[in-house]
Amino acid sequence: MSISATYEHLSQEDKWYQYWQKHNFFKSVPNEQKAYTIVIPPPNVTGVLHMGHMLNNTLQDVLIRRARMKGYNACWVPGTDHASIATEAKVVQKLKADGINKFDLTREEFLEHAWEWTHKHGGIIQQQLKRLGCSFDWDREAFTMDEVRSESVLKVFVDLYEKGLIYRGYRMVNWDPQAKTTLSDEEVIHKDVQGKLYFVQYPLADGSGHLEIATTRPETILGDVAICVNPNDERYQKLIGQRALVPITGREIPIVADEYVDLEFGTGCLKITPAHDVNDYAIGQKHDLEIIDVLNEDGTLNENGLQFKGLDRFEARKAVCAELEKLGLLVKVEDYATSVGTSERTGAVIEPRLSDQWFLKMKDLAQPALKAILDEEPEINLIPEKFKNTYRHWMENVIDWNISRQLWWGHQIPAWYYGPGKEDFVVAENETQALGKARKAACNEKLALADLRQDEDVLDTWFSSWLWPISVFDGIRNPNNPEIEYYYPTRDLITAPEILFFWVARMIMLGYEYRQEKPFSHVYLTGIVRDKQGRKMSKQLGNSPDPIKLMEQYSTDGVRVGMLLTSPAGNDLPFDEELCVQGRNFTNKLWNALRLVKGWEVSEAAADAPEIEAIKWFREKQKSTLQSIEKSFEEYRISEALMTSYKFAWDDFCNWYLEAIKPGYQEPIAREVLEQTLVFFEEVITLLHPFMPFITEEIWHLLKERKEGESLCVAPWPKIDEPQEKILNDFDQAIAVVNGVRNVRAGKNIAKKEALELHYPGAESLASHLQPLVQKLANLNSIRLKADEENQPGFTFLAGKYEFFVPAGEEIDLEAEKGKLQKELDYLQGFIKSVDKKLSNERFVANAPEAVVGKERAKKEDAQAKIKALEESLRALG
RNA sequence: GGGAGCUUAGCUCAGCUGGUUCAGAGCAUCUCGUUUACACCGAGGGGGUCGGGGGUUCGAAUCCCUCAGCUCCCA
Repeated sequence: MSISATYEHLSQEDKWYQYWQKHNFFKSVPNEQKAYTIVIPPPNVTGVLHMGHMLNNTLQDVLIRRARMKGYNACWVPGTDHASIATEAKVVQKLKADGINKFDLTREEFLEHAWEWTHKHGGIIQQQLKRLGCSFDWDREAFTMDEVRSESVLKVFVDLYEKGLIYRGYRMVNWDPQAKTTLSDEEVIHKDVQGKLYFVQYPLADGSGHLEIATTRPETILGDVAICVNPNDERYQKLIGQRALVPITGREIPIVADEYVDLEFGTGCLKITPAHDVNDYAIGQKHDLEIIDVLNEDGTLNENGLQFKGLDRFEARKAVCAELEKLGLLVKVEDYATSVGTSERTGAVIEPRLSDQWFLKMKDLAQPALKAILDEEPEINLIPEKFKNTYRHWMENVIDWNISRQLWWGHQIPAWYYGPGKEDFVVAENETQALGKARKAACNEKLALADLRQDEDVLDTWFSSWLWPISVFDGIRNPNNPEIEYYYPTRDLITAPEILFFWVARMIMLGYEYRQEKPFSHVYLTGIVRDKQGRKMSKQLGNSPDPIKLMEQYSTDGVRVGMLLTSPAGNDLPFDEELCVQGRNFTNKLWNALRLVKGWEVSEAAADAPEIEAIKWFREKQKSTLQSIEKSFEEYRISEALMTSYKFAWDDFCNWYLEAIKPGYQEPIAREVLEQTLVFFEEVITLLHPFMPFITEEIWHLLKERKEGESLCVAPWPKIDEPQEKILNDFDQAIAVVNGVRNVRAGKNIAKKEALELHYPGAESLASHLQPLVQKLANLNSIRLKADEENQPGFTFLAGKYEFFVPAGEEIDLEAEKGKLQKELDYLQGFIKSVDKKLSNERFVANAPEAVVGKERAKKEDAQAKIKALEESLRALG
C-alpha cells in the first residue's frame, strides 16, 4: 500500500465526518448502558463560529468522544439560542438599511422579518461545528424558540406565577435607551470613567440665601423633588423643613433629613431625583415625595425638560450647565472618577428607569442551588474550584430577576389583560385558557378573545436557556418521558465563567425546582481566548483569526491540539498561531510514523533482542501512561492529559520504541515485531482520538483492513492495568546510558555513525538483557565490564549513580577530561558536606520523620559511591 | 468602596497536605546533524536567587505577615 507523503487533511476531514454520520455513530437512544450526557451551551442561532466556541466545543467533544469509547451511551445535544436582544438589534439594523423603521411595522410583520433573518443566517454555525469534528447527535438539535422549547418556557412561566414566584412590579430597572428595553443586573457592565462633579447653587425659597449641592448629572436637576441632608450634619440643621428653589425651573421643593446622606461627599447636600436614581427613589418613597421623570425611552428629555425637551441626555447635560453658568448658579466643576453601567449588548450607558416589569423571586430558588455547590461533598463540582467563592457571593446576595424585555423577538409573556387596571390580567399557557381565567377573574362570562390584550413584552432569553438541560429532552412538558429519565442529570457543562450567573446558576435553580435534581455533575469553566496582547478576541477589535481559515491551514486536528495544549481550566488562553503550528507538526509526526511502519518489508525471521526488550518495555509504558491520562481526565486536567498523550506518541513511541525496533537500511522487519508494532500504534492513536479525531481515524483505517461500518470513534478505550515497575525502571536506566553516550558524542563531536565501545561498572548498572538495545541505540560496537584499572584514555559519564566509560583512542584531551571529572568531584564533595550538615544537626535527626532522615543517609551513600567512581576514573587518566 | 484570585525559565503552565541529587514540562532559543519515516525532523546544550521584604521551622516555591504589581467578580 502506498501512503501519500503528506497528510491531506482537507479531504480526509470531510470524508470521515460523512462516514461517522452515515453510520450514526453519534446517535444515542436510551438503552441499558450508562448515559453520559452533555448539552451544548447553545450559540446564537445566527452566529458564526469564533475562537471561544472552538475552545469550548473542542473540550466537549474530547469528553464525549472519550466517554463513547469507554462504553457509555454518549449523548451530546446540539442546539441554538434565539438571542433576543442581539438578534432583534441585527434585524432592526437590517430593516433600517432597507429604509424600514421597526415601529412602523406591526409585531407580526416584524416577526416575519426576524424569522426570515433567522432562516437565512441560521445553520451556519452548525456546519462549522461539524467542520470542527464535533460528535453531536444531530437528530436532537433544539432551538430555544422551536415548539417544544417555547411551550416549555410558557409552561414554566405560568407555573412559577401560580406558585407566587413571578410578579409584576413598578420598579427601578436598568434601561438601555438604545435598544429601548430593560436589562437584568447581569447584563449591565460597570465601567470606570472620568466624569465631572458639578457644584450648583439652589436658592432658598424665603430668599434668605442659598445652599450648594454636588451632582454628576446636572440634567436631572429638572426632575429634582427635594434636597436631603444628614440629620446629624450641624451645618444644615436649620435648613431642615425649609424649602428651596430648583434652578432653571424655579420649582419649590422641600429640604428633608435622612441618614443615607454621606456628610463627606460633595457638600453634604444631596438632590433627590426619584425617577433617575435608585437610591433617590428609595428616599423618595420613604419621604413620600413626588416623582418627576424627565427622560423619554430613547434617552432624550421629555416635556419636563422644559426648554431642553428633545435633547439627548448628554447634550442636555451640556446645555443645562451652560444655562446654570449664565444664571450664575454653577459654582465649580471638578474631575471625578466614577463608574457607569453600560449595556452588555449595545454598549449604551444604562439609565435607571421606573417602569412596570415582570420579576422572578430568587431567594428560595437559590437555596438548593447554593447547597449543591458549597456542600462539603458537593453534588455539582465547579472546575476549577476557585469559582466557588464568586458563586457563593452571588447566590447569597441574589436579587429578584427582571425577566421582561421590551422586545418582540422572543417568547411573548403569556399574560393577558382584560381590563384597564394594572392588575387586571391573567396568566395562562394560551389564549383559550387565558379567556377562561379572565372570565372568572372579571366575573364576566361575556368576555371574548377580542377583549383580551396580551402583554407586549417578551421574556429574557436566559429565561428559556435556564430550562435547556431539561427542555432538550422535553422534560418540562412531559416530565416522565423515558428520555429525560434516562439522560438527566447530564454529566458535564462546559462554558465560560462570564455566564456563571446568567446561565449556570439559573439552570441549577431550575433543575432542583423542576426535577428535584441537579442538571449536571461537573461544570468546567473555560478561560477566555485572548490575543497576544491579552485583549479579549472580539469582532469589533478585529483581533480574532478566522477559525475556518485556521482549520484549513493547520488541519482541524492541529488547531484542536493547539488550543488545548495551553488551556488549563479557568485560565485564559493567550492565543498564538504558533500553537496551531505545533499541533500541525504533531499530525505530521504521526503521519510519518505511519509511513515508516507501513513501508517495511516483512521477514519470517525471529525477533532480535533489542526488539523483544523494546516490546516488553512499551507494553508497560502504555499501562503507566494510561494510568496517568485517566487521572488527568478524572481531574478534568485536559491539557495535561493531552500533553501526556502527546509525549507518549512522540517521545516514547516514535523516538524510543520505533528507533529501537527499526530494522537497518533496506532490511526487513520480523513479522511478529511488525504485528506487535501495529498493535502499539493502534493503542497510541486510540488514546489520541478524542483530541484529534480525523487523523487518528484515517491512520486506524490504514493500519489494517477494516470493514465498512467499523470506526475508531466507537472502538473500545483500553482497560487500565498495573505496569511492572521493574521493567520501566530498567529501561529508564538503559535510556540514561544511551543519553550518556550521545552526550559524549555531542560534546566531543564524534559522528553518530562512528561506532564506540562502552565499559559499564557492574551488572546492577545496566541489565544484561538490555545491552543489545543500548548497543543499537547508542551505536556501540561492544559493551564490556569495566576493568578496575582502566588505564587508557577515554571519557566517563554518570548514568544514575554509575560511572560509565567510553575509550577514545589517542585524540583525547586528557587535561580537559580531568578538569571535567574534578568539577564533578568538587560538586559532589560540596553536596556531601551539605548532607552531613543536615545529618549532624541533632534537631533534624530528632524532628524529621525516619523516612526523611533515611533518604538523607541514602543520598550520602549514593554520593560517596559516585565519588569513589570518579576518583577511580581520575586515577585511570593518570 | 467590598470580595476573590494570581505573581515559578523568553512565552504558556505543572509543582498535592513544607523534606528524594542543586525547581519540572511544552514551545521558543543556541550548537551539531540530512542518500536510510518525518528539517512540520533527529541528537545535545543554555536558561529560573520560585514578585520584594520579614517571620515560623532542623528544613519553605510550598505555611504566616507585609509591601508592590496584575486579573476577575460585586456595588
